[in-house]
Amino acid sequence: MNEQNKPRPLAEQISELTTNRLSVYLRCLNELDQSGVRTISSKALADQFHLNAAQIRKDLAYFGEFGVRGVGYYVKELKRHLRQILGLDREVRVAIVGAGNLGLALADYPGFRQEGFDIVMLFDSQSQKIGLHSRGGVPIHDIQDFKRLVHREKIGIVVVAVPAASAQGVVNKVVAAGVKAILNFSPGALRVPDDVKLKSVDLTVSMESLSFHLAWGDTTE
Amino acid sequence: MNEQNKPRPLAEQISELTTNRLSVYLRCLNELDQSGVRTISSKALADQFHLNAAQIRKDLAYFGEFGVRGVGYYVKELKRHLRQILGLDREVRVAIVGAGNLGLALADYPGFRQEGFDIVMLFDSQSQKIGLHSRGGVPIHDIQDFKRLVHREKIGIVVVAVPAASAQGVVNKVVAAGVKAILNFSPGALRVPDDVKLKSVDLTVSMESLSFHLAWGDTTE
DNA sequence: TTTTGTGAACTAGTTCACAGCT
DNA sequence: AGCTGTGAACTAGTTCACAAAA
Repeated sequence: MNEQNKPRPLAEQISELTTNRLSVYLRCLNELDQSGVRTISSKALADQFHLNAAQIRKDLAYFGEFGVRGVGYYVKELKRHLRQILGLDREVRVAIVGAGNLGLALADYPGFRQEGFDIVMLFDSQSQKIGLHSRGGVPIHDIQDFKRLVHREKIGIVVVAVPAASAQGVVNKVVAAGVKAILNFSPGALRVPDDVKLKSVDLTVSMESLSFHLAWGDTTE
Repeated sequence: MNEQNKPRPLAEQISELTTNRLSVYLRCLNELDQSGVRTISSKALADQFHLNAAQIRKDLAYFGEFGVRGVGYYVKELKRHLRQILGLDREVRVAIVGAGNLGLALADYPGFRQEGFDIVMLFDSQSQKIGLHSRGGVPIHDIQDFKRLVHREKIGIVVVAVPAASAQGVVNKVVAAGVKAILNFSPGALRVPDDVKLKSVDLTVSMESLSFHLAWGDTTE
């Protein structure tokens, strides 16, 4: 109905589970669009990609009324809306801190570029790495120049791929530079201010969770 | 159907949120142990690592009564219990499919070895890679030999790090080889039988979720 | 005392089911 | 007719609060 007189922090009202699903829906729509499908109902989308139709409708309803009753959703139109909702309608510039194996692999990861993320630069503290590039050509800069370059290059998201011991220090530096979104691959809990979004991928936790299932039985995700 | 109270699939009754937290608790206990702390109360553990005390006690209560009233938990003892619960009291042998940038980085990721995971081998379909090793010395084998080698080497967990297009095919091969736990890094939904545990790390979803927060994040303080 | 272990209360998230629009 | 959008019902997960134990 209205989206006028809301008290602002939209991102705070939407759960992470919902934003993750929006990303999944967008991927599904990209597939459908490439297959030439023009419209899709929430039921058909749910069946095809093993989702729940009501869930899809509820998730979308947070942002507007994108469907047409009796018809469903126009694929291209919903795609456009989702890209706008997810902030993918403008270039998202990304820097990676940590030019180790993982950082370098992420720098050249094709999946990032695909949906419009631009991996602009890597940072490291080891002087022998500075000035080099990833295989894909992403330059490695000195972490000392972090704040200056992040501003100059208008970096929106920073990926942290450094050893656990240096992670909190790096995150502090990233926060101090004014970055509001961090994807962290280091193990362990990290503290950030409330206005910074930190998302962590903890490989050890993932592996140990699998180990548990291996030890005690079975389930599916 | 019978509903006996003996060794039913325990893993099925424990939520993923709980198993993930158990892994976090173990990491906290390792830190405390290294600092020479002998006992810790759920409250102190919660305060120090920003967790909830009741949550910790509830999570542990699924598996037994490990605490001492009025005292708390003996760090070494709880550590041992958690390692046993998570199946880390025996060697966990891991193979990685996909010797690209990401697969190779994961093969040498120090965090895996740390908690007792043994990255035994890599697999790839590109013939020019077969016979080579990761920097850390993990050998690359032909995916054609997957089933045979997985059995011979008693692989428990398989990590899938291949392009999206080949992911489902690879997962089918992994399932056919009898592997019951898969950590997947490819984007998109994958289907596995109920008795196989699939855990996916979707980097695109993570990045798009951050993009959303960047686009709509709070401005109030 | 202190702190556990746990039912009860609460909160978040999902699914149902249907009114109402096309 | 078909399908969306949404309150209501349900399910899962978290936190509270306290009796019981050391």
